[in-house]
Amino acid sequence: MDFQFPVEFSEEATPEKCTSGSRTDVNVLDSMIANATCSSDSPSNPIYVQSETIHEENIESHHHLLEEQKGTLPATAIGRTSDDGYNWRKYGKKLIKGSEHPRSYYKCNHENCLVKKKIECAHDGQITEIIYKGTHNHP
DNA sequence: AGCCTTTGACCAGCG
DNA sequence: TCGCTGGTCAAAGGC
Repeated sequence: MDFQFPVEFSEEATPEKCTSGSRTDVNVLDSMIANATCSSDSPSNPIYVQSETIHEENIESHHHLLEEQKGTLPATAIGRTSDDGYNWRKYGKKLIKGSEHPRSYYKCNHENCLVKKKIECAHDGQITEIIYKGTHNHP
């Protein structure tokens, strides 16, 4: 890995947080830190972050992500019919200050679905972070 | 022909 | 009030 978390992060990201932090989004930041740190031992795996409210079905899709994160998903598989089974359209790209990777912005292609996601991608195509916003109103 | 990606410009929030 | 930054728009080009 070519980045490190500050000491405070490492101290906070205890195994308990790893297991409990992903349950709800009450502590989004905590789970962000926990998820990021927990997956830090496998650099090829993306870091999935769920923002805003997580509903039942969203938790399911979150599980999907986590399952894919475990092994079968190639990190380079970013496409219109993306890793999570939804159709996404890219609408922007930005270089975020402090981050060495550009961030891409995607909207769900389904009509009346306002879900968006942000993906940070490394030079070699590896996903370093995914942030979801909103809830899909379709399967 | 239609949809998607790219990319520079624009906008809004914040310090 | 101003500058910086993240997020979005929209035109252009490609597939």
